[in-house]
Amino acid sequence: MNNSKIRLRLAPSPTGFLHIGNLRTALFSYLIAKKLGAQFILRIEDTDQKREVEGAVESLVKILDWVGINFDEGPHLGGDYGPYIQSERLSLYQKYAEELIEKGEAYYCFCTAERLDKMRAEQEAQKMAPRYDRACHDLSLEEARKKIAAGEKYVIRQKMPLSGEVKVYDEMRGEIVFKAAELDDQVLLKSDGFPTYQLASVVDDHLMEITHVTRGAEWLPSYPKNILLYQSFGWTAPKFFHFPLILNKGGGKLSKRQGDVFVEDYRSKGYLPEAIINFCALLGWHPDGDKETLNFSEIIENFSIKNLGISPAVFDLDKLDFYNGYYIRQKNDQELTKLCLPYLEKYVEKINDHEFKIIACEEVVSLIYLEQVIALSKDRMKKLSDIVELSEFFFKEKLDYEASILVWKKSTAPEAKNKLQELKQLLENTEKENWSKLKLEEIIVSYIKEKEGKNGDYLWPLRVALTGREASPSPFEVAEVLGKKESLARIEQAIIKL
RNA sequence: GGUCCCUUCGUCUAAUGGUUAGGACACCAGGUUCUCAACCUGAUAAUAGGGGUUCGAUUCCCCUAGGGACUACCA
Repeated sequence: MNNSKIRLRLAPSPTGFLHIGNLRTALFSYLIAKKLGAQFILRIEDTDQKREVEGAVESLVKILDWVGINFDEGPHLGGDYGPYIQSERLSLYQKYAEELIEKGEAYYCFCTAERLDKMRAEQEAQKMAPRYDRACHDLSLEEARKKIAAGEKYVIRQKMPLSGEVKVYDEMRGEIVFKAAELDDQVLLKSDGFPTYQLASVVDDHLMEITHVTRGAEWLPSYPKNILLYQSFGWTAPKFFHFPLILNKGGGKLSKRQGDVFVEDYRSKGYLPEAIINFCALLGWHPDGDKETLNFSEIIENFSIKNLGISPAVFDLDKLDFYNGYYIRQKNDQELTKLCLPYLEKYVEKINDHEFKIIACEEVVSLIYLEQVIALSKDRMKKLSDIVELSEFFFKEKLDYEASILVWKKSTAPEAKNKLQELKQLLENTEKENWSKLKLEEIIVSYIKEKEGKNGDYLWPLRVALTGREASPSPFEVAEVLGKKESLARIEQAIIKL
């Protein structure tokens, strides 16, 4: 073990899915680790048994891996500083809590939950700051041990200085001065023998030789207590970074109430890791130049700690959508098709790697056909799940739409019918080898010109006939993918409707 | 209530003791066009307020205001 080594940890609680705020913390932590050449460590803070969720560690590792954040040490990887799960380190915390008692830096407290609740209610009623009244602060050690021997439940509380200032240094904000008298004698060891976050994180950061602590700004208020703990133990504190919070649109810590907050939610809706990473990176950090579309390796390359901001940032879904659309457009048709296929299960069934069955009509199509379909939706997708809405007209046996939408705004129904009949005839006579979007466009547009007609009179009804929608890709592109037979059948259907 | 943090376009942000205060998203307009997108061009839009310091403050300091976090045997 090398003491001079830089070590940085991510210490989430396994309470379910990964919150977008935690992802941003993970990202910045990872970037700082990369920049400093540090070891990046995952440690699971599962000291609250009530909130623990089964399988949360696995899903955490999985989703971080999905976005491209990985570790050098952790419960899933092992390492020289394990175990990396706090519930497996309980005896350690108990030992260190007792050490604090010996040193007079902490004390046993026998107050019941009921008494504490009542105390707090009274304090609030009197407009006082709710804070532990230090009822057990001056209990002698002998008395306390007697109570423990008698089987009384207890917690261990940290002894805070009663006056003066506590100066701390945040790497992003500089020196912050706290009034010591406002610090609560917080619980370090709970009555169930589990440590609180405050004790466990300090003990583990010390034992794991963590040099840089990165966490959200919600921890700023407890930072002085942490520093006091280090002093009580006689340990050197690591450097601390407190990242600004991510806020809801209306202000306030990002929460479930106002939409999705879990990375898994975004993943299942079809947001790409590139987009999520790019978006999160720019929430509180900025590159040196004007280029703001950056993939992960470009972000790592350009990352610098000095460009980290300190003001809270509002989560703007529009911007995430922009990035996602952008990265979708960067995909080639093959990649994108692979990503979209899971969303199309309702319409398309996989037969093998190259053949698929369109469920509605039992027709077998090739992978290339699907790639063509996806290609036509690419520019219109904000997220992968949009593919359903955008492409379903390719997979339906019968299109369901109002006849009225076949009529171009500057035209009439009989005229639309006429034009479709003309086009039907024209297309029936079109050779199979000319059935490509370019050729079709050439043929149809020159026909319209010859007839001295307006493009809209012909193309609008044609496009609606083929797609059943007012908004869609061009009729030439759709016709090419649909093929001659299906295109003509759809035109015929439209003529019947009119 | 207390403690602490934060404050540049609607949003994310850049910049500097002297700039026409820059970029991105969104919005709006135009181009392209049968439609919707994509794409291109353009427009609108900000230094919270008040005091200082200074030849000069958006930038440094103070106050006010606003917002936020914390205030658990949760993290």
